[in-house]
Parts: sequence; C-alpha cells; structure tokens
Amino acid sequence: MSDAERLDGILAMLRERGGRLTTARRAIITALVGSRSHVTADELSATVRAAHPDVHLTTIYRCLDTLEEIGVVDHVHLGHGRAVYHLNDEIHQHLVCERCQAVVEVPDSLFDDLAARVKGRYGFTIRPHHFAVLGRCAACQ
Amino acid sequence: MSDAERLDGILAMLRERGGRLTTARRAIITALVGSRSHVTADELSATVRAAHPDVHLTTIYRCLDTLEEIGVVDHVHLGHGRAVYHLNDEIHQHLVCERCQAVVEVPDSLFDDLAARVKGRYGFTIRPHHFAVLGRCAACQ
DNA sequence: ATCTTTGCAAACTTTTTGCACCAAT
DNA sequence: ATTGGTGCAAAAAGTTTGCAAAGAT
Repeated sequence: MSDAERLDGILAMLRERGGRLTTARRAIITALVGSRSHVTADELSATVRAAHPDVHLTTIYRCLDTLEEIGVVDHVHLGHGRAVYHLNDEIHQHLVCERCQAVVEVPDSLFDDLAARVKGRYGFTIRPHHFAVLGRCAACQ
Repeated sequence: MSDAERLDGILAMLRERGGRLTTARRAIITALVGSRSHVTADELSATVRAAHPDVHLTTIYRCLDTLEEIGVVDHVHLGHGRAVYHLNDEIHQHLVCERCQAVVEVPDSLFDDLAARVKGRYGFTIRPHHFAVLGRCAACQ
C-alpha cells in the first residue's frame, strides 16, 4: 500500500464519519503517513508547517484526537511528558531505551503469553499498545 | 519490618549519603511509608500537609527525586499526566484499568518469559517497573 | 561556620478549551 | 446555509528552577 493510497483511505474514513476534508487535515495526515515512525505533536507540527505555516499546533492535536477516535491513530507515552503518535495499521509494542531513547518495535504477539497469564490469574485484559516498556537497548547495555 | 523501622532505614540511607534529616523529609517519608500504595506527589502533599501545613509541594518533588536517586523510591506513569511514586522494597509491575483506574499489582516474575524472549531476539533488557501496562480490570470488562 | 534544604514565586512544557471567524459540504 | 473546523489567546495540569532565607551538621 502506497502512502498516497494510505492517505486516501484515511480521508475516506474521515468523510464517512461526516468529517470534512480541510487543507489542514490533508497536510497533517500527509505528514503522518510520510513520517514513517513515531512522532510527537510538535514534530508533526514542524513537518506540517514546512508546507503550511498557518496550521496551528492546536489543530494538530485536534486532528490527532479525531483520528484516534476513528481508530486510525494511536498514541503512546514513551517518556516523561510528551506522547508520540503513530498510524495504527500494524499493531506493535514499543520498547524504549532509557538511555538513548531508541524505539524498538516488536510484534504484539510477543505479549500473548503474558496477556493470557494475566487474564487467567487476575482477570485483567492487557491492552499493551498504549504504553511503552522501558529498558536498555542492545547498544546501551 | 514495621513502618517505623522502614522509616529509620530510609533516614539512615539519607544520612549515609550526606543528606540532612529535616522535618520536611521526615514528614514526607513517614507519609510515604504510611500510605501503603501508590501516591501522586499531590496526594502525598495533602497527607504531609495535614501534620505540616508548611511543607511545600516543591519540597515533595525534590525529596522524591532524592529518594529516587538513592534507590528507595520509584515512580511510574500510570496514565496521562501525573506520575505515582512508591517505595521500592517489593518490585512489582502495575496493571492499570483504563476505565476505573484501579491498580493491580502483579509479581515481576510474570514478565520473566517476555523479558527473556525480548532479550534474546532484540538484545533489549526490559526494566518493566517504570511504566504501567494498561487494559481492563476484571470488574470493567 | 558551612553548606544543604526549604519556601516562594515564577517559569516551563505539554495539552486543552473558549470563542469568534472561516470554509467544506 | 449549515455546521464542523480553524486560529488565536489564554488556561490548565504537572513539574522544574532561581534565589534568598532557614536549618542541620
């Protein structure tokens, strides 16, 4: 799936929801699709501003909220303070190095065992995608 | 180990490190030891203020920082925004319900398998205590 | 006497909100 | 013509910092 197709798909979902296809949204979603990884609202804002200097950070947040409601985007708290946003097309878990901040993405399936055990013993259903797991990456041991 | 012993132990560690035993610190650590679970800086401040109305929230933060440097306290980001602090004597992982905010503590050992696999495949060492795992508790399914 | 710790006020960072205007349908 | 989206400014929430005064050693 190309970036253009991805963009169109998201725009279509927005329209279905009764949303409007504004310049700002197009720019934000384009930037999000283009930046292939995890971005903070701030970073996204910088990218968007390159082409559309008038798009306000507030609008970024509101757009990301909307996309999250639709289920297209998810956000994760990687560290102290800021959150990062990413497209939701492949679900993965984040390992974040406490030292160098590197983000390692690992398949969700690694957590299946843990999830099953926690479910069995505590009745708790893990939804792991929302928070990062911290530690030390290979390079920083 | 009684609360009083625990308090004394922590005060001793502080002293060893060249720290001073102030009224504020005594009050904060007492409150921390007394409140048997996870507290936000704010909650801790409220408890401390009951007996010592003059201890400022800033001081709470600075004291918690110091205790964290010593290794006595750890803090965890349970949700969006505030962090919770807890004594470091039994290491456990936090499961937090996204709906009712309940905190379920589970033994660290549940994560051993996951940690081993992540270590093997990605060279990443998980230090899981720092962040919460989100999901739905038994009552909120 | 020294040097850490404290209180206070103010800054800071990230995110949210109120409101009048604009623009997509 | 609607009504949802946007920009702006300002508030909120949580935490940190600078500095002079207080307090522990």
